Amino acid sequence: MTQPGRYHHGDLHATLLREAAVLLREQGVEGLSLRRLAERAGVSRTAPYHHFTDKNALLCALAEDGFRRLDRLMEEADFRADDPEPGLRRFVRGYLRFACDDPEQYELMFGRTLWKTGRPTESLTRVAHGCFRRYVDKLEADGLRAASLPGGADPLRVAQASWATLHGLCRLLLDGIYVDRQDMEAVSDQAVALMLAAVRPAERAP
Amino acid sequence: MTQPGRYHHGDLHATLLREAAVLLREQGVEGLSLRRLAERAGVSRTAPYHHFTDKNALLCALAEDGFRRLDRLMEEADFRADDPEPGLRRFVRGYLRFACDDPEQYELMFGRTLWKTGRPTESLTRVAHGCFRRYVDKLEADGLRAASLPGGADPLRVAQASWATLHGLCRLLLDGIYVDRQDMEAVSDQAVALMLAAVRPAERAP
DNA sequence: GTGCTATGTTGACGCTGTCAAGATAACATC
DNA sequence: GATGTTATCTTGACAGCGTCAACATAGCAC
Repeated sequence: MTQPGRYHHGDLHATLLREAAVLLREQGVEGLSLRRLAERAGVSRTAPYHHFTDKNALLCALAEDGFRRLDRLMEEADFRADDPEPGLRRFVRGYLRFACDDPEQYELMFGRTLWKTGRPTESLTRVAHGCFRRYVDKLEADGLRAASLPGGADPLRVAQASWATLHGLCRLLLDGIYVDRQDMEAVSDQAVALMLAAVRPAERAP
Repeated sequence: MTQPGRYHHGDLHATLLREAAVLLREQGVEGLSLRRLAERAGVSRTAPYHHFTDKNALLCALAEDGFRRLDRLMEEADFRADDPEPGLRRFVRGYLRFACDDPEQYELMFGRTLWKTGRPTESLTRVAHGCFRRYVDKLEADGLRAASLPGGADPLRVAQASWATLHGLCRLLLDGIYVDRQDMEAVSDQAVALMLAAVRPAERAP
């Protein structure tokens, strides 16, 4: 595809995304400069601007890919009504693995770079929200309908609080604050217990 | 202190910290450049380097201030053994208020800028860890000793999981993902319920 | 062949953090 | 009071960044 003598690259769009993902994984957002990226793709500094309006747009595309993968993980999740524990445990571990496998991508997906400092693409926003919606629906449909919490259990609230737990865990872990990588499994189980305790209090009589 | 005609500033160190805090609050880390900061302090570009070895060092100092304030919040927390709920609720709201009052400072304290990309000062690390330790101790001493969780309740684990919940909530909120500012109170209560459910299952017979 | 459009190029601008070298003020010591 | 030391502040410079403007080339439709 990338013949050396050619003036046109051939498939720069895809190449940029691919190399950007590598650069992101290896060096983080800070190490991902358009100039270096262009160099790696064997192309001049400003060539990428013909395929992405902006650095912001390129990053959004990268994050979008991530959300699509996460969405697939959601799809596979299965919180059965009769016993949500194994499914939940599997989901939590899967989520943590997803975050730990490519921390920089996870950071990009949820970090301020896009959502606060940058301007998230409409497309990115759609995919991200769809991903979260799927989680809420899963919780609602698969068995938490009957869950009773002190304040009354809106599934949306349960989803927000439980996702926040997961997300917070990931952030603390990935940023290297407080939580050791070694503690991960234990903390993960603890998180599952925390969620379960909130979800099915009836089974937990002393 | 800052007489206009003087060659020496007089109290540049303090001025830098003060103005940096303002700049951080108003524009975020991205808007906090040493050059602009120097300009605001009425001093040349490189003057700050005589008071902070690095931009990293200055940011660490700012974050350290934040942790000291947060530590005071910890100190005031009170999870009584007989009824932890009101104390916990107050603490959670206080924590969320702390984060929402100066989001950029919170972001700096816990974000990757210092802990991942940058090199956290020894002093910063000490203060931050001390802050977390105080939280663990509070939980342990004030009444969660008797807490029984499915997997056995190591207070450290409870602290990690519950802090993660809080932290995740803040991140999702501050980065503007999923959680609306309006939902905050409801989500906050939900989080408290989640923690309480994990902490005192005995009281929650159906 | 002619013209249009997509794609690639170089040059330039302003911004950033930071190093090197030199100027000035403040202060301790004689 | 003169002298030397140190803290502080200055200008100049460098490499890196994102991005705009102007120009060059390739590919394609007519």
